[in-house]
Amino acid sequence: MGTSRTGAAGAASRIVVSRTGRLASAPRTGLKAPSSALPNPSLKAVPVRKGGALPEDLPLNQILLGDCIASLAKLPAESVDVVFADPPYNLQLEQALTRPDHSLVDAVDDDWDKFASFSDYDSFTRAWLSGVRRVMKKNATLWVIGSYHNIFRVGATLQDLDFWLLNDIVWRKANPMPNFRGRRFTNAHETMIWASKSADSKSYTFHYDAMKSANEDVQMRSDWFIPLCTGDERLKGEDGRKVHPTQKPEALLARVLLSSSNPGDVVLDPFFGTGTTGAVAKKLGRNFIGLERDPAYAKAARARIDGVEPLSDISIAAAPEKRTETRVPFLSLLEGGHVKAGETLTDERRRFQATIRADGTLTLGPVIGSIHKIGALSQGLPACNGWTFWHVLRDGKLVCIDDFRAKVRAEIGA
Amino acid sequence: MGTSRTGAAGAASRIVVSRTGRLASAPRTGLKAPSSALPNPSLKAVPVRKGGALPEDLPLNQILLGDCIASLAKLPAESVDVVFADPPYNLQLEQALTRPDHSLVDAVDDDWDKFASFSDYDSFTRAWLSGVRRVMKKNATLWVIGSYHNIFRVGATLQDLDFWLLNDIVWRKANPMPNFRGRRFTNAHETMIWASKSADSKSYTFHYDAMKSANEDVQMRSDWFIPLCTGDERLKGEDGRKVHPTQKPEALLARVLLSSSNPGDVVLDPFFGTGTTGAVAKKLGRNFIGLERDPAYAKAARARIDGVEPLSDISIAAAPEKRTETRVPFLSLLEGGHVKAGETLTDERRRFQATIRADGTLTLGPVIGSIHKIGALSQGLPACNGWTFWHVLRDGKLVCIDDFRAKVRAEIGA
DNA sequence: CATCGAATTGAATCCAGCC
DNA sequence: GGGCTGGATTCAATTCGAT
Repeated sequence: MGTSRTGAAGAASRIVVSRTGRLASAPRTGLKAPSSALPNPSLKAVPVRKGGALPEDLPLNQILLGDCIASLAKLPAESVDVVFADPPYNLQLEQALTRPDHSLVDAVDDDWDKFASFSDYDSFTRAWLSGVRRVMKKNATLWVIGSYHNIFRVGATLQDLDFWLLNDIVWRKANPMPNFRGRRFTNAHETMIWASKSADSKSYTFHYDAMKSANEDVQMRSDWFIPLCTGDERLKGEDGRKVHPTQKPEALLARVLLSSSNPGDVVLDPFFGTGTTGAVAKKLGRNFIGLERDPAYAKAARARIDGVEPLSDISIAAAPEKRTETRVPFLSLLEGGHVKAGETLTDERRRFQATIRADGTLTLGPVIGSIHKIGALSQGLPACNGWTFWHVLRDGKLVCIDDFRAKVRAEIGA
Repeated sequence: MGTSRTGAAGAASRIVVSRTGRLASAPRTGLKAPSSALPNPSLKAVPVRKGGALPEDLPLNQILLGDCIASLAKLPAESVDVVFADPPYNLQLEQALTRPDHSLVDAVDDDWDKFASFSDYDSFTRAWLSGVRRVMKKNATLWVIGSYHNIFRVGATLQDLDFWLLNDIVWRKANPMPNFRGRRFTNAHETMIWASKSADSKSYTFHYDAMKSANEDVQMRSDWFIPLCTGDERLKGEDGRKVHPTQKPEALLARVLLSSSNPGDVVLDPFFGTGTTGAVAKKLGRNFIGLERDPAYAKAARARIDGVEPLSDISIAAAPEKRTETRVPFLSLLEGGHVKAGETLTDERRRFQATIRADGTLTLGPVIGSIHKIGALSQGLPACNGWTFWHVLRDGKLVCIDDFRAKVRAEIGA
């Protein structure tokens, strides 16, 4: 490590984080580069890429410290196969938020997420996307993740820059943060846009069959159900606090890379953070290039990636989707036509009645509530399973609404 | 039907589709309007709206034929409660693109023309969204549905026009069209953006409690699983072919209107198509205004809506929201004899005590304050809901003072 | 050591009414 | 309109602590 080479001039990115996690100065002459075009020797399982040698000056499996736009400008054109980008979301936090128990939510309020205006954010987006597009090979694809705060601006900018949108993928969170004030729907997903470099990029990588086999032999859909990054996977500092506020789950990156890259490919992440992309790339035998501005993040990423052992059998990497019994809202029974608003529900012994409302609640006299609450109230009990308690009359016979739930579950394949 | 009235001048929308489905010419002087400010008499179950009369010149429960931007310009400002919009998606080059003036864009692979296409689509989007925003009441909200072809441009334009995004909702399709060529993920969802008129619109309608009750007593999430519109619900022409290519399922509209509107509200749909919004609005006791430029769609919509039977009042009556229940002073509990001055209050786990004073305040040692303030002080928290925190001993058991508040509310009929 | 319950936490544009 | 205050508001998963 440490060979300097003459390269693009520029002020940024003069520092790389070596694989030991130390910060090292590099000469002003250009990017730090590995001593050969081969992958970093610490990444034992990275196969040599088919289809041509890698450019000599590609800083493979390294983290380039500095502004990502400046770093991008110094990478060779048309040199990477896939890009995964998790840019700042431009959250607009009005004020502190507390949970119902009055504890404070540790929100993202870092400086890197602050922009003065939409216009500023758009300029920033256009700049880094342009830089990314230049280093993408002709058939490379790009993933960008975001929330409703920023993803619309990112998507529009992608289209303006002649990227070609292939899919928008919804990451449905298994365990999202609730809406504490009850003023909106629970914000339970984020959106990823998958785009090719241009409409002409017809030979982009997509492992259709692998995705299909990993999904019980049906086509992988555009909505993915994956838990948040928590537990041991979440990087924590010596103080026990999370190192990065928005670390993404490895399962998400694994599905991204397995579907749209090949072993030996070069994966670029311009907002590397604590290196989830690099860790998963190494695990799956891909090369990575990480760009990161914050030395603390970069150092944590380096240490993390050095601890990753490449998988010997990549096929096991596609973690099966979390399977829990799907929650069926009673409202779905109305939507599916199994029961009707205004209809009367009764119990097996026909002692109690309640009326179905159009919004999926029940009424019992003046009281409105869920099937469970009204079931409990009817019987004077503290709790009740409304699914098994309530019945409707069909052809003169009582049918339990749980039968309809089973039908709905069957319909949705859950 | 057929009363003309002097209104805003303008060239478009001189035709309305009467509820019999006939196309009728209307004078150049303005919009067709019903003969009174009350809802269309064919909509028997539409309750009269609380909170003020409707503007006299609002064409309730009608379909205005013509260009939606022109029609919007003639509706009175700040007159509608909710908007649902399903704008044209046709952005991809393979499909025709309509300019704001409805001339056809001859889309080709030419870069310049492609830019022009996005730009045209943006102008169109900006035009109709501006028109919609003008007719929205201060606390009205807007829903727009789209796919990755157009939703990013719509979302960015919404933000540019100072709409305030509340949620993006993912409609997960139960039975999406498979991806035949196996080159992408199955496009199994569409996206809806829910936005208020501005960041100041804090009192928008959201039936949080109803949604939660309808969803197993947990918050409704931003991902909704709803089947496509098929079967009998799908409008078919005499040739057996579908009348409209993208007819939305009524279940989707039902959840939209149930969550974000009240009975008697005015629901505007500027791209009415075959009238799903109108059909669901009528069924749920809401008023609608539909704008549609294709006479065939409008005619099919009119016939469809006329066949809709509104649901009974009991199944759609507005549910009381807990947060808007009448405020009861703690002093009323003393006055009603539910608690006594000098009595000791304690929390559920009997860790804290406070004494009730005759004026409805509590004392904790030397400190005097409200049930909330003293509750917060006891626990060392910044805030506390005294109603649910404090209990009194009755027959050896702890009773929450919130139970007494419920009794008081029942007594005063609130 | 196992088990049960309490505490913690996560990309969040998160209050309303009265004076 | 600004300021004050009453009081409404959380789901799933993991970790920690007590028994």
